[in-house]
Amino acid sequence: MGISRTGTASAPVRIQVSRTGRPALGARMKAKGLHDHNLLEQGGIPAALPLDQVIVGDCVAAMNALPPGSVDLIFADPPYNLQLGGDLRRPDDSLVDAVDDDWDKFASFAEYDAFTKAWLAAARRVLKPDGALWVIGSYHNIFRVGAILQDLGFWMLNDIVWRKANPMPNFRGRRFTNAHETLIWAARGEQSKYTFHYEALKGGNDDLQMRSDWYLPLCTGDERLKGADGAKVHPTQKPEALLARVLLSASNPGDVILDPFFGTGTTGAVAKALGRHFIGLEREAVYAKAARERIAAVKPLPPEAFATAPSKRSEPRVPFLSLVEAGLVKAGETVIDDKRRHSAVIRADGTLSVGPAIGSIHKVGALVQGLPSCNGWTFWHVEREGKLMLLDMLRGEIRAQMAAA
Amino acid sequence: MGISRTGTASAPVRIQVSRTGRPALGARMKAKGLHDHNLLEQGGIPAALPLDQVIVGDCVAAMNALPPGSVDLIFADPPYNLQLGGDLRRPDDSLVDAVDDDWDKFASFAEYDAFTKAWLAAARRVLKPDGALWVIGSYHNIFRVGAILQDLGFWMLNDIVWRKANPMPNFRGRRFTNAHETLIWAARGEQSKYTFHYEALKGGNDDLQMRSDWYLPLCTGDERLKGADGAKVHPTQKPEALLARVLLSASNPGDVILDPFFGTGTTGAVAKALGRHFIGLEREAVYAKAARERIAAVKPLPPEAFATAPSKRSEPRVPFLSLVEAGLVKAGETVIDDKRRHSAVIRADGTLSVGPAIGSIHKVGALVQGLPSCNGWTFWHVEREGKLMLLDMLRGEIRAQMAAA
DNA sequence: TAGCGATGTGAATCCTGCG
DNA sequence: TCGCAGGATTCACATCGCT
Repeated sequence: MGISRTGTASAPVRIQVSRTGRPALGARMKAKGLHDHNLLEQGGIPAALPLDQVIVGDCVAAMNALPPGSVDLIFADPPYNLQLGGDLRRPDDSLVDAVDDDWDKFASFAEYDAFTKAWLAAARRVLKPDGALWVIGSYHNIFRVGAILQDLGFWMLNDIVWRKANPMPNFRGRRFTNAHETLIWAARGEQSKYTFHYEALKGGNDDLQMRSDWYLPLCTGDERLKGADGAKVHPTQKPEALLARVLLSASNPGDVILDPFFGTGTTGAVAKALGRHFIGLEREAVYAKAARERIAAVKPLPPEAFATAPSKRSEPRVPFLSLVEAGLVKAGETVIDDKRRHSAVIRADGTLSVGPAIGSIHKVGALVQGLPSCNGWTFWHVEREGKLMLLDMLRGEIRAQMAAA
Repeated sequence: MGISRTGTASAPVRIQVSRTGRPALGARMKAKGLHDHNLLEQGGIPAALPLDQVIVGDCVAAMNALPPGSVDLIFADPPYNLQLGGDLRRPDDSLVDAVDDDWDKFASFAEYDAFTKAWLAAARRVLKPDGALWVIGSYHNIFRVGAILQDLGFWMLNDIVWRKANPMPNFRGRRFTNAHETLIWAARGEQSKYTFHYEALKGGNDDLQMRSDWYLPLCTGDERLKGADGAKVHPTQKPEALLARVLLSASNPGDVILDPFFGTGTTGAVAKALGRHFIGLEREAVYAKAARERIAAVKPLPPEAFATAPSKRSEPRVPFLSLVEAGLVKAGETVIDDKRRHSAVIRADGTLSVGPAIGSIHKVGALVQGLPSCNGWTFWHVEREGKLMLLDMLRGEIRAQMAAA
């Protein structure tokens, strides 16, 4: 996504973000019966949380040290368990810098499963009831991760395919080019009211709903962290654009994003740029150090660039009676559908009547069409200056007046 | 792929195909120490095999009744265990015809796992030592299938993503469009010398290596089997083009292809057209009957027609979000029209904002002009080196990058 | 006949807040 | 916690009937 950075490292900037359009977090937590004896609530975020920090250590222990139900979203890029027998060489016999660090070796599937179960369980404990988890992996590990995640009670929402614009070719020509990785998006449980900014994604996608296959380039160029020797610092650094899509679609500004396999801190860098808090857990001090320096240089975007767009669902509810009371429609006036096939009369109490039937704009709309339900706002019109005007337009006027007041 | 069919049903045609380019099967079996006392070898194929037939019954029992190590390739489309809740309706209130058949009902993950383990184990037994398996599934089941398959000793070669050209949308706007399914390609074991026709696929793909993401339409139109009432015979019939890619890439002419969940016989129809033998196992007699009639009408294709037709590529649609992600425009930057009368701010999610209004480049373009619609690509500009540059120009750059990849 | 608009449909874990 | 009611929600094709 091309996050802009300041030239010199500076202390992380605490971002001020309005949380409008959403019920107060504290209220929601109380509604869920969460205890907060060890949490000092402040703007909905427990003060005990080590916000916007990188913690070096084992991620399971670190997560278990956090208060339960305290994190909005988890993004995890766990070790892939790549079983590369020996060195992989290109056709010209040059060595491919494959993932062969010690942390990526697992004796067996059983060991990998135990590891996966441990961190996923710890992750689930630290998630808020309405929280969600993203995991990324390849065919080496993602099937095991996905199955365990289901076993632990996570509720799968989508699997997402990251289609790589520039994948590494298959040098031996013995398989298909491995041109994608898989992400799983899962809510903490089946009942979780997860965050999803449907309209924002649709707006950025030519007004078509976003699909489960995402086409994005690999992390290369200036974005890729390199050491003094020019070698890449981390073997599997993810592109910031990928994290940006995840955070923009599934979290709100001000949310707390936890990454248990922080690496060189892509999650933290993007979270900071987009006005989210992060908690980064990383076992290797070298990666943690690189991440801290990287994030310190990130400049947050202006809030208008990431503030949550008001969705139709979040807009204040307007009773139809308000339109009558405001004089935008008159009692006794006729409403009509766009094809002028059905009509009804507005009553002084904000209901409609058709013959002997009386009911809400929705109920009467459903009745005349013979449907089980109907959105009266987008079905009925009134006549204004010879043209039909949708009730939804008039509702917009009321909302504008409410906002101005 | 549009398999041609004879107008009337006729008996299946036994296809004579050379098995060049591959060591003799018998020799390889002996090398693996396989006994063949119950196999009459004839052209490398055990005479006891029920070739080019559909067997009605439980697939585990049927596979166990076959000689071990006798099948070259298995393609399996098992039940997905969808776990659907109530009805789903489109915005126009029409009812979505859900997969609610008894064969997709499982009491728990444990029961589904036991089922999966049973058929995969039977499949592995019946596979030749150098055989391979393909499975298709969705996020509901594919992770469990993949993990079990690894546990049983299969060796994963690729996961393949079938990107659907025309998926069903997400009608309630609560998730990403579920626009793909996943296939797993796995060899019987780590040492298996599996079949892969690298060059054939490369030639049919503009001389590029075939990637792991395949873009194909759903099975619709004439290809979709329908009953006398016009209703689809099977709820999940797969497109022949998908099977053709699988068989062309991972099997040889004359090979024996087993499908344990035969359904209406897409695997058999494509196998016959491409000069492969099939064995179809199907529990439901209705599906088996439809499959037999369908396959009888299939006319085998001449080998030179086997090459995959290069898929026509229309100009790819580029979301405005991709320009933000590629760094061609920056979140927070201002866009402007050519007469500098209107401006808006680019947001990180690929939408624009003008005052309190947020929407796509098209919606916001229409809004500022007071028009019902607007093409944002040809309306908005960014400033580059003191000059205005149309968004459409930047889109061209992205398209060039996509074409070069 | 060609073209256009209305209609139909696909492996889908598809709402939410208030009383 | 349950029940109720407001009201939000679709994309790419294929087919068919009409002009």
